[in-house]
Amino acid sequence: MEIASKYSPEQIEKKWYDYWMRHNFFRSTPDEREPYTIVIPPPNVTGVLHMGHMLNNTLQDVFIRRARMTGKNACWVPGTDHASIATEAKVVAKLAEDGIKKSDLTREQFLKHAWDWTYKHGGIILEQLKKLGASCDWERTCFTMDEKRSQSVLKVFVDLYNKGLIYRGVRMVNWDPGAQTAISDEEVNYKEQQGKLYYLRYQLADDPKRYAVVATTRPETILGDTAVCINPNDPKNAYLKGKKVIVPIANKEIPVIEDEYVDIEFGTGVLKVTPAHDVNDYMLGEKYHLESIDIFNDDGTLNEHGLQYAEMDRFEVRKKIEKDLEEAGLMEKVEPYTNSVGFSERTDVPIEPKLSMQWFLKMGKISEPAFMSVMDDVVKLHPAKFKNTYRHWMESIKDWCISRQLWWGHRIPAYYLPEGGYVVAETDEKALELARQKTENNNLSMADLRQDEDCLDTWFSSWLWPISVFDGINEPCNKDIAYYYPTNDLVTAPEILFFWVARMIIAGYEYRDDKPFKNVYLTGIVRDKQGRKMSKSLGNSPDPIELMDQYSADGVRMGMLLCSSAGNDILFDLSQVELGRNFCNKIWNAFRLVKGWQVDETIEQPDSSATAITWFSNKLQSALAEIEDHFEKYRISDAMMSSYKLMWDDFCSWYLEMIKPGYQQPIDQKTLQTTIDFFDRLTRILHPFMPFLTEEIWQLLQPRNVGESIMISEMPEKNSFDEKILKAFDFASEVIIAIRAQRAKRNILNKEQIELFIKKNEETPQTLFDGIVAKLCNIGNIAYIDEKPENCASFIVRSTEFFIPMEENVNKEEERAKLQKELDYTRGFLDGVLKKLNNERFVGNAPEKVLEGERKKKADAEARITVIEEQLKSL
RNA sequence: GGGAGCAUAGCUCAGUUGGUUCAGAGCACCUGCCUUACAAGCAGGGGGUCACAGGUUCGACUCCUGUUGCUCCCACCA
Repeated sequence: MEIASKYSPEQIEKKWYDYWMRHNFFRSTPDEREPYTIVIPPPNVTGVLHMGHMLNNTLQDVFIRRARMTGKNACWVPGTDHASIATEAKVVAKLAEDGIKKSDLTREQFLKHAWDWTYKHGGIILEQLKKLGASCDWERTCFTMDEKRSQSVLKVFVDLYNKGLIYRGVRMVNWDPGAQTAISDEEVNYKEQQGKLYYLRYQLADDPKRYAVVATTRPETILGDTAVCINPNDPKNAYLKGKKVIVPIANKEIPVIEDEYVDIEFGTGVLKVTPAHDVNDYMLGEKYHLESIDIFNDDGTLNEHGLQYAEMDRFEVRKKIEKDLEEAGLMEKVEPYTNSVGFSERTDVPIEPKLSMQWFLKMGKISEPAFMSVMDDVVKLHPAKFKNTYRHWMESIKDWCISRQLWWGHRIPAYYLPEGGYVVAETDEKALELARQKTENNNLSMADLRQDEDCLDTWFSSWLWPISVFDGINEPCNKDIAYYYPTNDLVTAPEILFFWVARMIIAGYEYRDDKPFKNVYLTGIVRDKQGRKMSKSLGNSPDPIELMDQYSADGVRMGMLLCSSAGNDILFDLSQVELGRNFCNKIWNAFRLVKGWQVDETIEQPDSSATAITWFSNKLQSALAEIEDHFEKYRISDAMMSSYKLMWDDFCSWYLEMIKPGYQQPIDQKTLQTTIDFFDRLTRILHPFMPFLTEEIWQLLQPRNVGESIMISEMPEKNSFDEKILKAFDFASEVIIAIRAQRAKRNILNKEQIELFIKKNEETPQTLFDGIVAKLCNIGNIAYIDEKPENCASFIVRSTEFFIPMEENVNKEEERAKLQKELDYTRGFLDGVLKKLNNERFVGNAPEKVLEGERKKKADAEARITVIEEQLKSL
């Protein structure tokens, strides 16, 4: 069989993914096995794959594939999120390109466009996940706005409303004038802005010659002022106490109030109070029963309270009003000023604090079990440091504003009655029924009811995700939810710990009386080399699809995993992905080597091969134990690294070299079969990390039946191993490395055969792996001697002397200098050890194990010194 | 302003209960090899006062305190 020397993934990846799909290997249905469940953090339905998804989904696939290979019934549920704000923003932008304004469309027309968009772009991201190798049960794909999920959302809303947990209220919300919706605090990004601080004169009502000077960054809001406020302890403004002042331009009298909230040192110590447009002012307004005057339209232009500025944009007004105030002599001064301004995460438009009627969910009581379960490790966070963050948030949890002024989403199932009041119901019919009861008017028809225009926050559907994907809200007793819930691991980014993870836990306890998952693995944020978050807008993110085309899906998976310790941000570096690709190629070539060997059934197994097999099978077991330990502790990159070293260093660099027959020589049957068996196990160990390459090799390694696959094979089981053999080999490997170094130093080519003399002493290990040393170093004869031979290159491993006879004379001066240096170092080392051992407090306090170690160090060093001294003497 | 975290080789990062599995990996670098599986490779090598200053301890990369620098979260800046 001719096998290419470079691994080419293109066809191979596609071939095996199709094969897995065709044989339904990803499918999971309840059975008698233990379930292992992951629900995908649903990506935005119209989104495209970015590096964060790559990391996240690689990890999930590693977990799910490993679970599948360890006898669990593994179920990974995929799906997408309707992402109301993000998607609506995209649709609006697309319509704008076509010259259509959202405001010219009816709700129905707009939704038609939104659905068209969703059908067209929706699910692209899921197709991209397939390229990565994601082994999701695609038959279970859900969408947060599909029928069952929508029903679940409405059902939960009605239920919470009936429990008295949902209420309507006027609140100061973050208004996004771009998207014309309220957004949550979490969706506001504060940015430093170079602005101005304006000092305005508010004349006293009873004495126009005197005035209060107010410092503000937002002069356009003066038209909404309903008071100015001073600190009662501020002597310099005491003259304002009990006075009334006149708002410039508006020419309106407002009172001077006093509150300690005002910082005496800031500006002039006089604060203008605009309850409708500032959170703190709103609180002052509540406290002193001030009127709220909202001067803005929803799009950020001024309304009729804006007087002559009505219909102008807020920022235009700021400029204009600055000029007008100056002309009127009411501007004291203007200073440059840096302050932080909130921007909408979605539209990047400065947000406007605005009073508006919103729906809220009371979070206090409902969140208690979720709080406790994380504190008590019923739900474990990995890494655990996020427990603190979680506690901090849960302790100060605020009511959740769940309404959004959008059309794309689940419409709030509240219906307003003609003569005031409203009813809440899952369907129009039920609403009408309730409305008739409430109004005692049986003639009421649907046309008389007006459904709330708002949509629910996206997270109000995704917080039900681990339940709703198994339809556990609509059918709380169905087989799937009973079997798969609670799920096992959730893999997500720490930035949505509160938006999503905390709320899922809350919903889990409220609707299943149980946690939604046992472990939460929080990945880092993928950043570029400058430490910036990778994002489309910055254009600093490589295209994952291109990356996979270039480096193979397996290579990219490896690259992501190697730098992804839990919870730490990862600085993405192409060299990691290169490493992944190189590793694929390494395995591929190891496979080529093994596959290329001819068997001769008549030859006996060489002793060196038998020894190599004994060593490697022990090494394999110790690595398996290590890998399993890493997995248990969610140290995935460590598990990856251990597997990588087992394959590359132990198997390829050591084992294969040990058993490799000479050029064009055949191999014995026994060794070949065992090697293939090792290789088989190695591919299985590596399969969760790099599914495609391992499947390809596994299939070619031995004859397989149709319908067999590595992904449904069993993970090699860990067994006990002999530590002594591994230790003995460590010594042998040191000897081999030392001989290679001698060859390199003395320019003895590898093909030139040499001899080796060993002067054993009581410190020399019993097993020396002579056959292997001879083979790997091309040694014709190994002999044990008592006397130092003439004209030899010599070296010392631990405290055993080795000699290689040389044809040319050895430079004695050089040898002496080298040995002297070695001697000095070892003596220094011994001094350090002796100091410790002569320290009574050390001997008295240190545990026996440590003492033993120190004594061993002492003995070793002494033996070594003796040997070096002897050598020096003989020179 | 409140909270959390980080600082280890040129770069990206591991380092689990304080003690030879402890100073490590990969990349980069240097030297020598196109040795018939692999140059996406092989062999060898250099490189770190573990941010700084104290303290606890027989012993500190590891624990404590402080300093400096950076990051994130929350609140918020008229």
